[in-house]
Amino acid sequence: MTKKNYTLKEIAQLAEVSRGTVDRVLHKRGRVSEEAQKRVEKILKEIDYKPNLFAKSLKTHKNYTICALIPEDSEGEYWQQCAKGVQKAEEELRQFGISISYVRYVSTLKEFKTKLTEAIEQIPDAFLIVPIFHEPLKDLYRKAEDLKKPIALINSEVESLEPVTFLGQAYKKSGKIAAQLMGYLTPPQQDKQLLVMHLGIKSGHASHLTEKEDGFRSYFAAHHPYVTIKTISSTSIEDFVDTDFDLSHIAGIYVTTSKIHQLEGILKKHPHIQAIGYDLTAKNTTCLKNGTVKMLLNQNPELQGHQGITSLSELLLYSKSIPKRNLLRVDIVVAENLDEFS
Amino acid sequence: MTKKNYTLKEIAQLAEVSRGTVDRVLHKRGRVSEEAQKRVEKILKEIDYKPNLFAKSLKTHKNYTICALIPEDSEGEYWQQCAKGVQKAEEELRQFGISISYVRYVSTLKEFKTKLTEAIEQIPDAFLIVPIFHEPLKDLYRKAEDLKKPIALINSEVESLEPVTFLGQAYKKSGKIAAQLMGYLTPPQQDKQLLVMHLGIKSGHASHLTEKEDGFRSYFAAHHPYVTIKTISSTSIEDFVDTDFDLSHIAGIYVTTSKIHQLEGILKKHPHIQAIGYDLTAKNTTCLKNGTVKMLLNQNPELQGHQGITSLSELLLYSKSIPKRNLLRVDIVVAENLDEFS
DNA sequence: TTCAACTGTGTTCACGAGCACACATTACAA
DNA sequence: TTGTAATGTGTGCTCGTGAACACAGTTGAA
Repeated sequence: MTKKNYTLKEIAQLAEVSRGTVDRVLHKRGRVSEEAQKRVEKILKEIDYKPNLFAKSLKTHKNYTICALIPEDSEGEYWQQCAKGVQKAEEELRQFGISISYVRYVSTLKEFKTKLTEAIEQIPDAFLIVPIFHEPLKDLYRKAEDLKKPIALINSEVESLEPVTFLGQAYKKSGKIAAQLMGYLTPPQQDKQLLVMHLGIKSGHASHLTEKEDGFRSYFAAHHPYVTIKTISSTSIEDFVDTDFDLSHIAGIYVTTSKIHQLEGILKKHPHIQAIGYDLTAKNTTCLKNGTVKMLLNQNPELQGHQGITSLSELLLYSKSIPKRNLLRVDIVVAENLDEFS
Repeated sequence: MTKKNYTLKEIAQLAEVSRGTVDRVLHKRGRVSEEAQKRVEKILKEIDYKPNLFAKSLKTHKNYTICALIPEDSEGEYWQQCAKGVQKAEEELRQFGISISYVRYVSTLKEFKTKLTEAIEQIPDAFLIVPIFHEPLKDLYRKAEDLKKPIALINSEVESLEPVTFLGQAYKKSGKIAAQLMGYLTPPQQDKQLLVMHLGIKSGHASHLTEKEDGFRSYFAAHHPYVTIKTISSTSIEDFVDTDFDLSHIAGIYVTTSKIHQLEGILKKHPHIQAIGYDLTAKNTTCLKNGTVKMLLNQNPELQGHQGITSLSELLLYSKSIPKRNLLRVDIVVAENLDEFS
């Protein structure tokens, strides 16, 4: 039951060699006679040797730097929350020699490229990246792979590039969850009409949004096929307001981005519309509190940042293998449990 | 920005004393002149000294044992989930010299007493206890306080006894959350009737259940005062079924315990009734999947167990202060996001 | 006055792993 | 045969901490 933790010294005694020899066998540094090699390996097989991490870290006390490339954002907003999680992880891991180099960028392609280059030039021991743009990353990949620096990606996967770990959500399922909740919120009726809105998307990299839509639609197709679902994409809510879209028959709106707060005015005019959106930003939580938005799905950016750093740290410190994809839970948030998420 | 991690030697140099003196100040072992004391304390205030945990653990190499006293339960059930969280924490903390001694008990007063005595006789370094019965605990308290062993309580607080930390929920809020969800699930109508049920309670220690009820009622009183709410307490569902209680006007049932699965038959007969209950037990999740129960509130027993152990460990390892009450989040679970909680 | 006890201070050792280095042994070319 | 690599092997030092120890200086009681 209680496994003993053997030390190098004990193994050396058992194999009747010196500490140095055992060490050489373990680290495959050669200079060991066949006979000694065999004896040590035999002992090593019998016992499950695990080096004492305390002693190891104490000795090799390396200071690892992880470069975190995260979009600039204002206090309380999505990426700021993510950065907060990174900071929290940094505090916890500081004593283990982990430090973070923060590189924030405003969301333009040019800036992203500049900052990415900047990040690479720092030659950190690992990267944590929120890839709003995908093209420039391929360059990093080539360089990082040459240097064997691990990369963690947050929020969106980049096609054809394999990060060490990906932190994000199961987006299709996220859509299904939203759909079930929407089903509960809206009264059952034959001609129910719903709206899926991709609000405020900038670039073409929005596959995770369409995945959410797929999930949303597939739920209703399976459970309530009579429901009509329309989709609207628009960078700005103004484009939408200008059209004479008739909202009187719409029972609910599902916004796949964090911009549901832009609908506040519309929802006030049409209180019968049930609205579900994403993310606990300041503006969104206001809507949740005043009842214009019924539910928000929290994608846990803080946890994403936190886990990204801890995963990379475990890799650096203990060479611990980490999961390829770390799909985090989506929290269902209503007004009454909002304060549990602060 | 990047704070340095100072060592005893460096502090000694700054304060112009020897390492030993700094050590004596830090550990309050006396034998330090006032002057030296002041100098060292001044430096310590300026920098935020955190001892190198690796070196510390390497040297002291203490093996702490935490005794976990948790009710016996079958696989996948509530207390089993709690034990799972404890186990997970144990794995993470094994390298730091933390080990757990599991003491499981079947829920009878006699057994609880026996096992509690057994636990105390082991003289562990800390206790993690699920107190189904409150009386016998007072004995432990006296003994544990004599030995200065910290105690963490899970799930229910014991009146007049102060544990080092309490892990649980804000029960009144929990009731409010359930109420808001019930409000969303049941169609708005003037004569809406709801039911609060305390199913399967055994002893008189059910204050957390009435707290939930209070929260539930206060929400409706504030937001929908026209709603009628009735309360039913019964140890077994049979008592309830036998009465000719008319369910046709009941719009929703809120079960404050984890026994909502007992209503499955009734809910099948009255599909119009919206049901909300607690905890992701095997039987409950079945009901969630087949739609008889619409929502479950997950009280996160796994996280309770996990955080209980990590809190105690931090106390033992770093003498870190831990919050008196650690109120964990309640997760809202529907069928579609159920598998995110396994 | 003398010696024990006490005080304040610095030094040393041990923990386990990693690595450099010193030493011993063998091999092989000059 | 001698010199010089190459190959094994063991020892010693280091990391930062905690605790024991050594030691000088001071106090106080006999």
